[in-house]
Amino acid sequence: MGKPRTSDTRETILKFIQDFIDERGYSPTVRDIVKGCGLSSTAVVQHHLNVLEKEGRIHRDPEVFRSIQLVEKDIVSVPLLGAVAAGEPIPVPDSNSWVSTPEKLLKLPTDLVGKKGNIYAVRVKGMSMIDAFIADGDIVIMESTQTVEDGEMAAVWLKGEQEVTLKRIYREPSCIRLQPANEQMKPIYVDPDNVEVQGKVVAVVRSLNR
Amino acid sequence: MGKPRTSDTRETILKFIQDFIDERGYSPTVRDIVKGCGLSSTAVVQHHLNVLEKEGRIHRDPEVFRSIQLVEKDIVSVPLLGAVAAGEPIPVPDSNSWVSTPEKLLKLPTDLVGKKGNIYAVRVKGMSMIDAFIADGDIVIMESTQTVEDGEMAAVWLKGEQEVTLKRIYREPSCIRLQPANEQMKPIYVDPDNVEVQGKVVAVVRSLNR
DNA sequence: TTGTTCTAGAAACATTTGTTCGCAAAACAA
DNA sequence: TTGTTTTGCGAACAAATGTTTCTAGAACAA
Repeated sequence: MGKPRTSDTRETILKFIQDFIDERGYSPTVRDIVKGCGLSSTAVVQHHLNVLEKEGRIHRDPEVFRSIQLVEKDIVSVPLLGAVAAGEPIPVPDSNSWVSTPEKLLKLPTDLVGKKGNIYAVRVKGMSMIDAFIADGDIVIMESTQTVEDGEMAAVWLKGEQEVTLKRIYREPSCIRLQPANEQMKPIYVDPDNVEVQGKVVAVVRSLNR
Repeated sequence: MGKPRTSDTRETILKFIQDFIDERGYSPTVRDIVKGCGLSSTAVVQHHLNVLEKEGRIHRDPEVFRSIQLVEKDIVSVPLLGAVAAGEPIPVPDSNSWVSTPEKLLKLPTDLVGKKGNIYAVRVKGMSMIDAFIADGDIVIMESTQTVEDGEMAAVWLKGEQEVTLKRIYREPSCIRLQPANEQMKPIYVDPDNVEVQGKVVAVVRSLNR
């Protein structure tokens, strides 16, 4: 017996688990996997599950039936840290000036906010972000980072003006160009020393429910 | 033995199930519930689970361990039906002119889109919705309905102009007032016969990821 | 070649867990 | 009161299921 090393039974198993959970809402048993993947021994599945767990791709509670959990979840909990008005600096999660207890946890799909860890959300107060199509009450999902690539939408703190705006960032030879999301508005050119990136805008969410 | 009828063990059980799933990611067993709710017989839990299922508050697969599912989920799958350009009529799910196969299923929290069933999403193409703070590429979540209350944001089809806009609707004595989301813009007054409500805007989502 | 590692199968074992049955106490309706 | 319904306990059964052990073929490196 024994099958060639090149068989990717392990990937098949992982895929089966994903589909099973997606369809039935709970995890498969070892024997479900045996059947579903055309295998004939629970020990094989047991082995692959151990490897998958060691690789950090699934999680199981020992001796608990149907306890397989996918580590790569498609839903992420994002802490809503509060509201920001006008041009206030947008809070950063580990900033000492900020209360670390989230107002609420938003559950958002990863295809919307990505799979990064340092994600948080703030509610925008006022109309200061109009030129980025962000209205009063909108929720902005941010990724806390200082490194932003050209063209990405970022929250930048303008030291001179003492305020924050959301703009697309482009590095020019001698200065930084801040491009409003509304293309009909003209870009702003600022000195690199005058800007401080507070984070990257990952998504914007607006709920019309009351 | 026997406990008073006024005891709300059933609610306690349901709450325990919710918390258990929230914490561990999979459902409790009957005996988990026995311990967690301070009971001493599995038959009691069995009975309450049967009632809860009959009431449509949970779902179980018979003889499957840990298969309890909450019917009131906090995540809803919303079909993304496609893109709408400029002033095109926004598609309605059961419209025969529309392909019923969703481009994708968006999983969104109920606190964002509500718990209604007739919810769908469209991707906005172009800048025709600028005055509602909706940019190119944004996803608009709609509730299919013809009845809109005053002040709600709706997608209205203007027969005369042959186009769709998103506006807040107010019924005036002799006409309908369409108020742009951007308060700096003036309202439009139209004849009631000229408008056809296509749906209600429930939420707007913008992802900056590529 | 030889030894190691990975993969796979078969069987057996010990728990976990859904289900059921009988009995009892409390609440409720008539 | 009397009868019915709801709630609860205890025990026992049968099935589902995680775990372990032994065996063995195939790939790979030395």
